[in-house]
Amino acid sequence: MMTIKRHVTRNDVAREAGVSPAIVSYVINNGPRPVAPETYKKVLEAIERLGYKPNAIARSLRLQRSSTIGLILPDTQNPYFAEVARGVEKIAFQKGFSIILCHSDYSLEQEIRYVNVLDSERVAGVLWFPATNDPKPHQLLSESGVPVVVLDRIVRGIQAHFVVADNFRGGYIATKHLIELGHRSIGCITRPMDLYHSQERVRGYRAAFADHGIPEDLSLIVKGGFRLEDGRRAAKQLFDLKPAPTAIFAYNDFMAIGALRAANERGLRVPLDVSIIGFDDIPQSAFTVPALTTIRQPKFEMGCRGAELLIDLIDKKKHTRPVNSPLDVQLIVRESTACVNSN
Amino acid sequence: MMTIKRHVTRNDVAREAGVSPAIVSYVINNGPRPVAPETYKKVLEAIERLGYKPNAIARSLRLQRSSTIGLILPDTQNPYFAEVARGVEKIAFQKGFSIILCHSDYSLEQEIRYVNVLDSERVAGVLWFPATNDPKPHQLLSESGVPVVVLDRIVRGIQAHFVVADNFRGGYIATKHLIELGHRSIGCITRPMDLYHSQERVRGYRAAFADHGIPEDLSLIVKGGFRLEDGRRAAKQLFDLKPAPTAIFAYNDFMAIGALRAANERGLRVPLDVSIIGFDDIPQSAFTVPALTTIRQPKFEMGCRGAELLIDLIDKKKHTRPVNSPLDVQLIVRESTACVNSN
DNA sequence: ATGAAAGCGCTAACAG
DNA sequence: CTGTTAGCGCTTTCAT
Repeated sequence: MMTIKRHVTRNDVAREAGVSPAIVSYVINNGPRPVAPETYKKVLEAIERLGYKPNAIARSLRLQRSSTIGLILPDTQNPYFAEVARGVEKIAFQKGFSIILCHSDYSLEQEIRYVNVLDSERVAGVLWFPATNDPKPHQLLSESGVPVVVLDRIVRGIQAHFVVADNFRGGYIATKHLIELGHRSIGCITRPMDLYHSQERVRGYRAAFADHGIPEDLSLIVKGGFRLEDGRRAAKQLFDLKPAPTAIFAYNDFMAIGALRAANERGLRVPLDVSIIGFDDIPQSAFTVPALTTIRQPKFEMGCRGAELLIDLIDKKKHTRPVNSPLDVQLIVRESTACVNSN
Repeated sequence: MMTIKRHVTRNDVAREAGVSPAIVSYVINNGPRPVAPETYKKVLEAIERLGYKPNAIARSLRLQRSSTIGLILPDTQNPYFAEVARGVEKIAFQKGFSIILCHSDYSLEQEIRYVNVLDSERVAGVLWFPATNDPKPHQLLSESGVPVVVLDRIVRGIQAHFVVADNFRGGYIATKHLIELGHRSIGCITRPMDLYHSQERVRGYRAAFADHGIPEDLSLIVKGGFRLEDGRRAAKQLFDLKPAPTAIFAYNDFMAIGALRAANERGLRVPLDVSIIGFDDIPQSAFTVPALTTIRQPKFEMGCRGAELLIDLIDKKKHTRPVNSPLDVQLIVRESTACVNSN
């Protein structure tokens, strides 16, 4: 038989230490007023003795602001998002914030439901990995005065803080790598060009040719989807060309694996007859598919940078009067640490 | 220039609707006291008009209990944990709970740090995926009266609620599958036997032989680590036997991939010369490594069951007086939906 | 069926 | 340097 203890409160500590409750707060928060060293010690001892843990909920209510950050993403099971989440959590923990995990499941409706939950929970801020191109979730949060940072996607039509990888640089590095291997005819398998990421990666691909003084052949750029099968189909199409390219730069590793299969079906050896390179959406791809070379995307770093930026915004908000503040617009594109990661 | 609105409060709604604040609560919570239909309608309209969202923090403070659940796991980047997390989040959202994501990073110290955070946040309960065999995190939470459900691991020396997959059944199914393919000599690559999971899987392996009237050969059981290299080494050892086994049951797919490499190095074709099967720790393994057959582990389902159980405990606690309650001990081992998942 | 009011644990302004 | 106290927004008991 054990009695479940009531939580120890600040008043308990004050009584135990023989001081007023306010002093206990000053000790815990290291301010805003000074405390005599002796008193300080007494309080610390009382806290220790009673095992006091400040009630974060009461604190949040009083401060009108919790120390919790919402993280909305389509699906943690996708290793891509998982890696971003890891970076977010790391920084958040360091700075004393907790993460509320919200799966939008690639659905705008679910995003909106979670936005309402987060609003009710009075989160200090939100990191948003958009599931669609609809800016609604951002609007709703902004209207409630919740700072938002958008991760890895450019949603058009809103003024917001974005943290995205340097896709241009990635495409450039990939192509440069292939050129330096001696390739001159390099196919490019991309997504539909309406996406910001596609545009940037292809722009990098083309810039590499320009910088190396190699003439471009636009027929080598094939627009596909984004799944393995799409890559396979696109690669087949490239291998049908005469002469066929000796290297392929694919939008991501799913399509790169598809291209690899297409190459195998032709009896081509990778990377002896043809070199294939793609961006890593699956971190393990380079590991389980040895013939593949990948461009590492700075997912973890993006998560970190996003969290840092968001916490900056939160702190800034704390110190400014929350009136008549125009939307603080800023487009942040961080340098990608993209690098060739071959094994 | 837009003015950031103060959050609408219950009192605002009461004033707008011309009723007392209590009524607003009764409407929101559907109780505990009845409200006249007319009044009810007036309140709903006022809520709608003002866009009122109840403040979950104030609610939590008053109720001495938040609607938040802590999820402690080693690392979301591991697809195994990610899938469990997905199940947890699904159920939690359904039942109106938010998830606070805590990475222990395989470290007891970090687990304990997060336990303290969760305790401060006055979470309603915790789902714990232990990083080590140390029961300390569970003890700390129990002492604070926080319900805990332990996921996928049996931590010895504590009375707790466990939700684990049916590893015995998985080992049995895997071996039965190989036997039914015509194999009689089946190697078993396992982890050190101190782990509950290893023991159970090997027990299933042996039971399959017994049930099919096939004599066992204990020299076919090789204890290894759990990484790819360990599997490769163990498989080499098995292939050195005369006669060598024609099939291998590996503890997980990392080791199965290792075994596959060892087979390739011997010039054996998989699955023509030798069949290899393992538990899926990486969901994509069967996808990226076509020759592999895997046993699907019910990770998602475990997450769901764990969350359901935890929420039951939370509800039960709510309705009982929190005094003199002995630890409510229960060992729950759910049937695995393990099934052969070959492609 | 409704209103009034206490109080959850904390921060910080006010008063010594 | 320290004590006292007013709320933060809500639930619920006590009145009516």
